[in-house]
Amino acid sequence: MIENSKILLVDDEEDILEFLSYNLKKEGFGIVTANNGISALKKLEKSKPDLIILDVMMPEMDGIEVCEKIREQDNFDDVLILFLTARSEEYSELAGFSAGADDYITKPIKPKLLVSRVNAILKRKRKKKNDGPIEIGDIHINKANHKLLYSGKEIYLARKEFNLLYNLMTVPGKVFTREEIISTIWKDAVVGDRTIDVHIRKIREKIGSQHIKTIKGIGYKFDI
Amino acid sequence: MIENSKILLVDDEEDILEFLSYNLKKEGFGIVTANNGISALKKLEKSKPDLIILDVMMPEMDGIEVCEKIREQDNFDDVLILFLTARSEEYSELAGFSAGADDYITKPIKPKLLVSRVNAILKRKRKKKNDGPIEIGDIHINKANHKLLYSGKEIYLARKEFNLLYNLMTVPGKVFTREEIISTIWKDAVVGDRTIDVHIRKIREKIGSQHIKTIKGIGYKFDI
DNA sequence: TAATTTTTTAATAAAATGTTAACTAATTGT
DNA sequence: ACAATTAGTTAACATTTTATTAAAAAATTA
Repeated sequence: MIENSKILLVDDEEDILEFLSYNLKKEGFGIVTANNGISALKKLEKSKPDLIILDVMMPEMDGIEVCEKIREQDNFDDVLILFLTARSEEYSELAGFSAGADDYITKPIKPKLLVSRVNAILKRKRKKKNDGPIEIGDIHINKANHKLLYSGKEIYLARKEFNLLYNLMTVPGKVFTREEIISTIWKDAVVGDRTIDVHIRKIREKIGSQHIKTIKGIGYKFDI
Repeated sequence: MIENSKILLVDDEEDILEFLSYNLKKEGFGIVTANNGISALKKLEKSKPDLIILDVMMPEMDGIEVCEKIREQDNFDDVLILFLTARSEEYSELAGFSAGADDYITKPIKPKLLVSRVNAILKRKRKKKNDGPIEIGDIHINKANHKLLYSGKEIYLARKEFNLLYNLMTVPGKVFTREEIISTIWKDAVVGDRTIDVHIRKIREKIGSQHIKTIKGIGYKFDI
């Protein structure tokens, strides 16, 4: 999944483009390159990258400007942007973030760091999709920092329990089939049906059973 | 951390208020709204926002005027102010900054850009504040002079230990994921997961383990 | 450069979480 | 009411994640 991500590299120095290209291709990313801002903006449409790695220092149009131009477009306001900056250019961190960057790496670039950063940022994006805090009645759940408040009191849920409850709470009242639950919580594992029951039981143990209703033969739902 | 920030939205158009509200709430911000300058100034006291998003064009009292009025007050001279301006009103950038604005966004507003701008501006503020000493219970930590007092006694922490503890203490109660920790403490190196554990252990060795809690599968937090 | 300190890693132990199996209870259809 | 199906419970077991060491590597200091 991460392997299939497409990355657009933008730098005026051919050496750096090659260096980045080499290291990221090795990891299985699809790579498109551009050696200036104009060209990058043009290639954006066709290549539809998941992530753009932008050198801040470029002649004519610098990275910040390119970034702003990208963010102005409707269809690319959620593409990830990662800046390359020289270590000295402290300012570019701030300027970059306010232009809408998601992260940055300082030169000289270490291959290992580059790859781990790219993986992290792509993973973060994938995860962020459904991360907003949810408030229902006396239950507040916040996935971003793994916190559950039950009538004001913080309650600890283990990871699977937390994910399961969060999942149910994303659409209160909706009945989630066991299949649905398994496919979202156990992405790539096979578990028996009793496993869900046990987790449900543990959640009920902690927040009571008035909210989580069993729909026999179908699944479970979270009710207000 | 950013999640807990409170934002006051001021615009005369209900649609825009709702649009902003929706997009920022989704990110976890606390939202208060006002549909004119007078009302905004009134709500200021009670809501104590971290950031005010002000439409420049409003009947009766325009954004610039509201901004000036806010800056005149002693207790709100450090609240952040972000202007919304129509793309054409170039002038407002200048007028706005001279009235004491911190940033501005042009309409039409792109949700992603809005959010990243808001995050950037809040992060900047936090950074400014960031070097201030933090006192939590019997622990005083001061980044400026790299000093830690634990119930009055000075304790020495090595740099990584210090940064890690300081980082956790910036937002007590927030769970920092291992990823977050790595990306803030190890900006330019790749380290294994056990490394964090070892540093945590050393910190606990020095200040006890009552404050630093493990959230298994997620990360660590500093609790009072 | 040597000595010292800090940081990281690797190996292993410990703890917490997750899963299963066996059994019981509840519900549904006939 | 009775069999059949589905869910709930419990405790044992497996797996995953973190804690703890000690020692190697890197950085800092003398």
